Amino acid sequence: MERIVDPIRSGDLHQAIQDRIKRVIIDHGYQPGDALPAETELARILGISRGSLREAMKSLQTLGVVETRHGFGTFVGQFSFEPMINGLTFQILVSRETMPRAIRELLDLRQVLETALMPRVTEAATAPQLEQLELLVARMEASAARGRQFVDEDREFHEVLYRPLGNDLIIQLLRAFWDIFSAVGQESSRRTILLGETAGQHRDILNSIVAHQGQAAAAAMSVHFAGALAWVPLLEHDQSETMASGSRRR
Amino acid sequence: MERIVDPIRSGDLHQAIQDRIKRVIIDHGYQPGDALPAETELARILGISRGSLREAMKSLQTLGVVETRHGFGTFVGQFSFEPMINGLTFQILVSRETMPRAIRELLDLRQVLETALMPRVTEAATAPQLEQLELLVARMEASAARGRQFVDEDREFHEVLYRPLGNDLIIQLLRAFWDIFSAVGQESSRRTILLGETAGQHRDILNSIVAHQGQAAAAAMSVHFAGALAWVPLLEHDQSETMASGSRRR
DNA sequence: ATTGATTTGTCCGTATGTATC
DNA sequence: AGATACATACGGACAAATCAA
Repeated sequence: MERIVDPIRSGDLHQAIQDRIKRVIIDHGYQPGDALPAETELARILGISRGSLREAMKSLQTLGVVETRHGFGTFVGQFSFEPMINGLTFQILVSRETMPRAIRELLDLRQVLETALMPRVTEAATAPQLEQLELLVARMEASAARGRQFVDEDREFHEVLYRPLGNDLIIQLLRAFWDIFSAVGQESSRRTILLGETAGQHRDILNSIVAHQGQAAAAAMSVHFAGALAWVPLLEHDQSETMASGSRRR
Repeated sequence: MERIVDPIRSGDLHQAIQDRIKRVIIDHGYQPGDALPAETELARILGISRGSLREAMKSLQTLGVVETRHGFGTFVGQFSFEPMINGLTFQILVSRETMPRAIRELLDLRQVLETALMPRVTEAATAPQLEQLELLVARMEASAARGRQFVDEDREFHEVLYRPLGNDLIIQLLRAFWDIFSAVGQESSRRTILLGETAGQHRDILNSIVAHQGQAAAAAMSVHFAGALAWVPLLEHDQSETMASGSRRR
């Protein structure tokens, strides 16, 4: 028999319910992936209606604290930047006024971070990783020769780069930034990108890593982002319609 | 007379509702502070019940997309990292198994980013900023001499550093990381911190900036984080109880 | 493969507290 | 102070999805 918690009577019930749910998770020692009590029982335990409980659950769900599966149950969530991606993407899209500025800041941050990581990447590089990067760059060059985009290869290149660093947080964060950039830039004019030049920049980065020259790799990465940053001002006079939804579940 | 949107019949209604609300905000050009239609009318427009609408609203409210004022109305809100900080902090705290790893990766990321920013900081430094930093370091040294913590000064030091860069995203992100680190470390043993050494590291950073030596400032910042990273392993054998709620509204 | 039990998803109706005018 | 509009919360009911026997 579960203990029934004192009813909540103060003002901010919604936040209080969220805290109590979190308290239940911690006190019971639930780990990510573990199932929570059913909604009806949890509502009974907390002494609130099921509707109020569900509203609090939806908030926790958007934060990634819990995950719900229709007809199955509610579970403790895994760490993820996904809620941040959706929120940040929307923030950028809401005000077209400040959108170019936000994109510029985003690219600026990526430039600082990825450039700074290149010496480490050069040190930690592995043989299979370099083969994979070589394949991706070759595909980029082939696409560029045919005048086609290579967004997926670009994304994968930057992700494969940082895998051997042993820092999942960095990988997740950079992936989140990429998703934001992708979602915002999706509806914008992409034809202004110089395909051959972009492919060549990735080639330069890879060559420097293979040659085990961290400083040169950092310089090449910096050049790569400088090119992207130069493209941003073209956004300012763009009237394209944009998606209301952020990036979807993967 | 508002147009009634086609009812949603597919699977993930919850996410679809959020997207439609966001779509309404973007399409109507609502800006932060503007009032949204009342719940009953919005539910009618979207062709859903008030209960489902409220659940979606609570999610958007959590992300800061909308703000509700009891008895008055619902308004477009200012986006903030804060709710996500609470969510991410909770998720780090919840799994004690992987917590030290998450903290280590977080500090590692901060070390890379903040070290890489130091040359820029040195370039962009302003006179009033340096005065502020000088005051903060002096307060740190005074506290250290008396054996007291200086968490607030530490936080403010790192925040003031990056203000002249003109990149709000970097400031918001670093503040979010600091909050997570602070919330996690709050319940842990803090007595192992070497106060005088930490204060001295901040002094070294400031001196290098004043001397306009970006490389030296970067080195000093790197040393600062190396000290913090060395402290992480002590977390692994810590059995302290943790709070269910993250940091509160400021 | 069908049935049955469990759980989340959605809806309706109603009552209450709250802020604005 | 009264009236009105609004968000908040509750309870019950049915639908849809999932899993296990």
